[in-house]
Parts: sequence; C-alpha cells; structure tokens
Amino acid sequence: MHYLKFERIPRATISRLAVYVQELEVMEQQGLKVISSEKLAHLCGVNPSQIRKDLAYFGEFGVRGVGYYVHELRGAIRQSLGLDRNWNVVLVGVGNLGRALLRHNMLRKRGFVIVAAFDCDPFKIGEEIAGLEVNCSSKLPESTQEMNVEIGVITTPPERAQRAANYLIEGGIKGIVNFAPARITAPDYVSVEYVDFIHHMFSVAFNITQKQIKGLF
Amino acid sequence: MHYLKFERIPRATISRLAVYVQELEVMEQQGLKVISSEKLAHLCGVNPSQIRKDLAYFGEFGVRGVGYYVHELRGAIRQSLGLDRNWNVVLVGVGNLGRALLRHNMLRKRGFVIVAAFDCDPFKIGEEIAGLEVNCSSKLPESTQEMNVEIGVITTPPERAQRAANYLIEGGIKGIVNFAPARITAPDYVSVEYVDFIHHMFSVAFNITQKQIKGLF
DNA sequence: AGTGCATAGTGAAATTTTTAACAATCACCG
DNA sequence: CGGTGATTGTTAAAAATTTCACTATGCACT
Repeated sequence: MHYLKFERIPRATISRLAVYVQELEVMEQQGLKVISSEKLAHLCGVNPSQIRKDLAYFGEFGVRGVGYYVHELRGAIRQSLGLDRNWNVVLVGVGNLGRALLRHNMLRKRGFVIVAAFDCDPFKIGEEIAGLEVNCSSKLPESTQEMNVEIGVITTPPERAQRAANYLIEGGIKGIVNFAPARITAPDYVSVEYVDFIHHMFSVAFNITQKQIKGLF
Repeated sequence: MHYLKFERIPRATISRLAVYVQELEVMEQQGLKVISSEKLAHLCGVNPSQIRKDLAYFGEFGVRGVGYYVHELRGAIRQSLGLDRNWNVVLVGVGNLGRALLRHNMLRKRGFVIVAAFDCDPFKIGEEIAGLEVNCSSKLPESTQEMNVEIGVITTPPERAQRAANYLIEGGIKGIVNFAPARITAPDYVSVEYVDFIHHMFSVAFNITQKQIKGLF
C-alpha cells in the first residue's frame, strides 16, 4: 500500500526523472504505448531498479506484469516535478547566450515562458529580441513583482552574476538558474541551479586524459 | 607519505574541482595569495573535508598550518584535470546555441579551441561565424582526422543528435559534449557528457513546488 | 631551539545512493 | 476460474560518497 511519503528526494533522482520524461516523449512520438523499466533503463543508461525506485518516491505508476503506459507515466512524472503548468521566467544578460535562449522555443515548449529580458548595457536597452524588449536591469525588481515571475535566468558575464542575482532576489523570485561561470549567494528560500557547460568540457577532457594514461588508446 | 594512487575518482569530485578552479581564478584576480580549505569550502558551498579529500586524489598541494597557495593550487588542479594544454574542438549544429558558443570567447580562454563548425542545412553551409566557415556535416569525419580534433560539441536539434554523434565517432573523436536534449549512444572509448539546461529548469521548478507544498512560502 | 597555533592530510564512521533479490499482482490463456 | 509468465513495488544488502575526528606538520614568535 502506498501512502504519501515524506522522504527527502535525492537530487540525482530529479535529474534522472527529467531524462525519463525526455525519452518517454520520444517514445510517444514513435507511437509506443507501453514500456518496461528494463527497456527504459537501457535507453536512459541506468539500472532498471533505479527507475522503479525513483518512481516509487512519487507513487505507483506501473502495472505489474505489463510495464508502464508511456503517456500516463510521462504525465505522472511531469506532475510530480511540477511541470504540469507554465512558469514565468525573466532573463538577465542579453549577450550571445542570452539571445540564444530568448530565441530558443524549447523553453516555452516545456512550459517556461520568458516574459521579460534585462541588461545593464545602454546600447542593448530598447532592442527587441524574439518579440521582447530589453529593459534596464534596475527596473527588474518592480517588473518581476508585477508580472508574477517565479524563476530568473542569469546569462551575464561572471563578474555581474551576483548583482543580477541580487536584483532577482529583491524582485521576490523563488528560483535562479545561473549560466554565468560564478558561484552566487542567495537566501535559503531561493533555489539556485548552476548550468556550467565549461565543467562538462572539463569532465570530457579529464576522461580522455585518464584513458590515455591508462593506455586505452 | 603520498604515493601515486590508482583509486577511481568520483565524477562528483571532478565537477567540484572545476568549481574550485573557478573560485581560485577569482581570488587570483583579487590578488589573494593563500586560502584555507575552510574559506574555499565556504565560497564553493561545500564541506572543508570534501575539498581536502578531493585534492588528496591527486597529491598534496597544501601547507599545514597555512593553507593553499592560490596560484599553485589552481595550476595543480588544472594539470590534474588535463587542462594545462589546448584541446581542438569541432561543433556540429549551427543554430542559436551553436552560434552563441562559436562567438563565446570563454571556451578558447579555457583552452578549448573550436577549429571547425558543421551543419547539414545548405543555407548555412558557407556562412562565416566568428572567423569560421560552416561546412557540410558529411565532411566531418575526414576533417576531424586531418585536424587532430579530440572533442566534439553537438548543438543540433534532438532528432539529429545521434547522427551528429555518429559522424564524430567515425571521425575518431574521443569525447562528446551533447547540448541536444536527447540521449545518444557511443562506444565505450568515447566519453559523453550531457549539458541539459532544461533539466536545471526542471530542478528549480521542482524545488519551488516542494517548498510550496511544505508551506515555506 | 622550543612552544603554541593553525590547518592540511587521513583513516574511520556516518550517511546516502545504488543495486540486487524477491514477494506481490496483473494480464492472459486454456 | 485457476495456473503461468512477466514485471512492478519494496525490502535488504552492497557500494559509494560525505563528514567527522584526529594526527602530523609547518610557520611564527619568543
């Protein structure tokens, strides 16, 4: 019998659930109706038990002897993660990366709607990108409160990341996704995630070096 | 006494080392010469023992009673990670994100030199971005072999990620950093890393939802 | 030179996460 | 309507990771 659990959910579980959703969406497009934990695990590069355990944190979504109904499972995970609604997002820092995110439709497709963009460069203020006018960063706090924004994305240079964060916090934001290669400090009630692609470059470089040392090439 | 260790190094250690380097670089710019594990830990948001343990995988870099010499430690970590040299990189998929990476100077500054860019869209082939001409993806395998490229970056749409990966593998690449939101399969001798910013958006959304459920807002 | 103080390095304990094993249960079939 | 095969949900064991506690050591000051 599965009653509501109040266990702490590992962060790793969350990022795996995101992968499961990704693969389930591909399957759904392919018209596949049912999938077993074993097959899904193979596709996602994890252990089947892991999948069953990850899902068990949130409920019972499968049918024993059968597997998981793809569409149903996708919905259940999305609901568990809080993705069954739209989130208003603001972006700070309209550089190369910021522009790319503004023009990307992937965020919107996943329910993250960028409702405003900010920069402190006077040359960029007023510019229109993807239907959004770039505003002055100092206006950020009042705008976010007006617009009911919950998430802020930082795409400034590293040295300006903390200032951007401060504006966001002042504006009452609840979560920050920081693309700038710099740690930022924020109060406990604000969730901070770091997207550091450089770190992934480092990882690959390290893995290659290691394999070379071990003589695998 | 610290002899060469052949322990497996946790992946989490590697990504923390990258964070340490980041913070050490900031300190160096600020002219700070020495740092203790405790202060560095606080800046990076980790436990001091963790830092000491992470570093112990690679050697003894500190001075007891004093701390770590910032410049020296940065160098030691960079060397340990295999970052004390340049890496040739190719990029596949010249969309919004691909362009942003090509124009970004951060990669080059960290020793990752993009030496070629590829796309399968005839309208993009021949275009010049950041001093690099976009080539046809089908030419990728022979180019990478000629140019001694070791790392490939995938910034295609998800449905074309696997094909891009196949070209890279055929070209003898040793590591792949995949920005496309899709899992890819590659032989064991190729290291694959995923950069999924959508997952981080998911994490933040989830954390906010959780806090709301627990009544923290 | 000796003493005290600060802090790195390290082995062991605690915690967390992953994997394995198995009992429960559902669909299907005769 | 019970038996059979498959696959989940769950408990227990194993493995990995993090944290703690302590030892060793270098520096500064007397």
